[in-house]
Amino acid sequence: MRMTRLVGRRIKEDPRDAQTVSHKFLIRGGYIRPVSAGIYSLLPVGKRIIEKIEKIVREEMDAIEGQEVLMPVVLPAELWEESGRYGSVGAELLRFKDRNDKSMLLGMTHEEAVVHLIRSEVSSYKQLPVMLYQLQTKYRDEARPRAGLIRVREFTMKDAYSFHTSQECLEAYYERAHEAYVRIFKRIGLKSCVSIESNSGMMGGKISHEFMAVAESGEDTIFMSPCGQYRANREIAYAAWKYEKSAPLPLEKVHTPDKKTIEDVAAFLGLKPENTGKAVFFRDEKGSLIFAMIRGDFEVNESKLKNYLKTNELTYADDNLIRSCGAEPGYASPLALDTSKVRIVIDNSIAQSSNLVVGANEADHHYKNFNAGRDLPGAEVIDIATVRDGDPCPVTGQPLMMRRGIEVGNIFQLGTKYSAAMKCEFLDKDGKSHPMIMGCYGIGIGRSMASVIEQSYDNYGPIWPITISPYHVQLCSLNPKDGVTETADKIYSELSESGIEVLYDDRGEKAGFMFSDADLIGIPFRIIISPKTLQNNQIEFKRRGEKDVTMINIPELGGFIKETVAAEFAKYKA
RNA sequence: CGGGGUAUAGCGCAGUCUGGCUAGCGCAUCUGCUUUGGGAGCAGAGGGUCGCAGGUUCGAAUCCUGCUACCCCGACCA
Repeated sequence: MRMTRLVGRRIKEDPRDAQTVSHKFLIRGGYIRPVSAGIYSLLPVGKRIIEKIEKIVREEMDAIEGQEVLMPVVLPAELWEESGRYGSVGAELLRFKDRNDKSMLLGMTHEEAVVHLIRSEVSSYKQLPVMLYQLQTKYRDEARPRAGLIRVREFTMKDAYSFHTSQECLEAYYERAHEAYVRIFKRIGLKSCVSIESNSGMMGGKISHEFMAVAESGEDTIFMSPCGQYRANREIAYAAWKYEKSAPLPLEKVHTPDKKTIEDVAAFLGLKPENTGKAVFFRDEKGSLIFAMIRGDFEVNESKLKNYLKTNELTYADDNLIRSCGAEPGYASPLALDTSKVRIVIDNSIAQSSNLVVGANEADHHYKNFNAGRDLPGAEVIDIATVRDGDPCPVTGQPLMMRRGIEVGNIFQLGTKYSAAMKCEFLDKDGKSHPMIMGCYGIGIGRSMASVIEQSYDNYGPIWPITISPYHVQLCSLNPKDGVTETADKIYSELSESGIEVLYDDRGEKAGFMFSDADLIGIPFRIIISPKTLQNNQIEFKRRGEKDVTMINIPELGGFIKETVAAEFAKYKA
C-alpha cells in the first residue's frame, strides 16, 4: 500500500476526549473514528488489524471442530421471551418495533438464536457434540461507554456455543476451548493475559472463566497469586484469612457518645478496627431488609452477597427501613432484632473472631465482647468479604497481587438454562428426550486490539506484534531523488510479490514527519532508503521501538526480510 | 440514573468573568519558491450558522432560560 493513497490521517496531538493509551493512539494513528458515544468506524489500517485477529480466532475455533455460521443482528423479541431473558435483561438490550408493530431487538449475545438454529437441525445424540461460532456485530446499549474500544455499544464479538449430551462431555470440551483461548491470546500478542475464575452473572450456569488482559486501564479488579495457582475476579475472590479466637468475655454495654464510624469507635475504645464488627444494611429487589455483618476492617462484597441471596439488586437500606427491625443506624448490632423483619447474615470474619465491639441498637452505645457463637447462635455464616491487596492466597498463603484487567474473553458452562427453556432437545439411545447441555465462549475483537496497545506501546505510538500488525514492513523513501524512488519502487514490488505486506511511504515528506507517522502506525519493521544509503547500494533496517539500525545490502534484502518476518512470527506460535 | 466537566475552522486551543471594530492562534489542507535523516523556512490562499432553540439589548461567542451531544467518576454491565 502506498501512503499517498492511504485513507486515514495521523493526528499529532492527543484528542481531548481520550484518556487511555489505546484510545489516544487508535484515534491518533488513524485506526478508528468516533461516530457516536461508543460507536466507531474502522479505517483501513484498523480494519486490517481486526481482520488479522479474526483470522487467528477462526483458525483456533476451527481447530476445536467449530463450524462458522452467521446469525442475525436483529432478532424477534419472541425468541427472547422463550428464554425468559426479554423480561430479565435491562435497558442495555435495545428494543424497538418494526413497521408492523412487532417487537424486535438488537442481539447483544446469541444464545437464543443459536438454540433456535440447533433445535431444528440437531435431534439425535449421534449428531452431538457440536460447536457453532460466528464473528458478528453485537449491540449493547451501555449506560456509559468509555475508553475508546474498551467499552463500546456496538462491537464485533466472536461468540461460540457448544452442545453436548452430558456434563462430562461439556467439561472436556470446555477444557479444549480454554486451551484454544490461551493460544489465541498468545498469538495476537497479549503479553499478560490470564484466565480467572469469574462470576457468572446474567448468563446463568456455574463454572466460568474470564480472560483478562492485565492493564491499568482495565475495568475489573483481579487478584493473582504469585505462584499462579489462584486467580480470581474481585467479585468472587476469597483469601485464606486467619482469625484468632480467645475465651469469650461477658457482654458489656459501653457509652460511646457520637461515635458512629468504625474508626471513631475503635479509637475511642483504644482498639483496632479488627476488634469491631461492622453492620451494613441492604435492601434487595423485593424491598426486604438484609443485615450483613463483617469485621470492621473488611468491606462487604456485594457480588458475593448477591450471589448468596440470589438477588439481582442490592441497595443500601435507608434509616427508616433499618429502624423497622429495631436496629439503630450507626449503633446497629444483630442482637435482639425482630428477625421476622430482617435477614441476618454474618461473614466468616465475625464467626471466627472473639470479643468484638458491636452496636447496642441504642444511640451512643455499643457492646463490648460480642461472640457470634454465643450471642447469635444459628446465624447464617457465609463469606462476603472483599479481598484486599496482599491478602493471603487460598492455595499457598502468599500475598495476593491486586491488578486491573480488561476482559477480552470469557467461557461459560451454561448447562441447560437455554436448552430447557427453549426445548432444544436430543433423543438418547433409548429414544428418551433430554435438553442439550451447553457451553458458550466469547471474545471481544475490538477490545482485544485495544488491549494489545495497552500492553505494547511507547511514547510515540503502538508497537504491534507482527501477527496482527497492519503490515509486516514499512518502507520509507527519504529524499526521493538520485534513483531513490526507482529503487524504492522496485523493493516495494519485489517484497510485495514475495508475500511480504509492505506499507510504502512514498510521500517524499521530511524524514521526521514520516518517522513520526510510522511510529503511530506501529509496524514492527522499517526499511529506510535514501541517497545516502543508496551510495553503498544499501538500505537501513530498524525495528519499531529499538534504537539500533542495521545496514543491509539491497541484493540481500528480500531474503533478509523474509527470514526476519518468519522469525518474528515464530515468536508468537502457540 | 446521580455527581463533575466540556462544546468557537478537520484537530488542539484563546477570547466569555467585564457585551462593542472584520472572531483569533498553533497544527493540518492548497499554491509557489527554497529545503531534505527525527515533527523545515518564507510568501500567499481556502476553511466558522461560535453545539441547538428561545430571550434580554441599539448591539450577544460573551448575559438569561431551556435543550442536546461528548468526556470523566460512580451506579449498572456475558
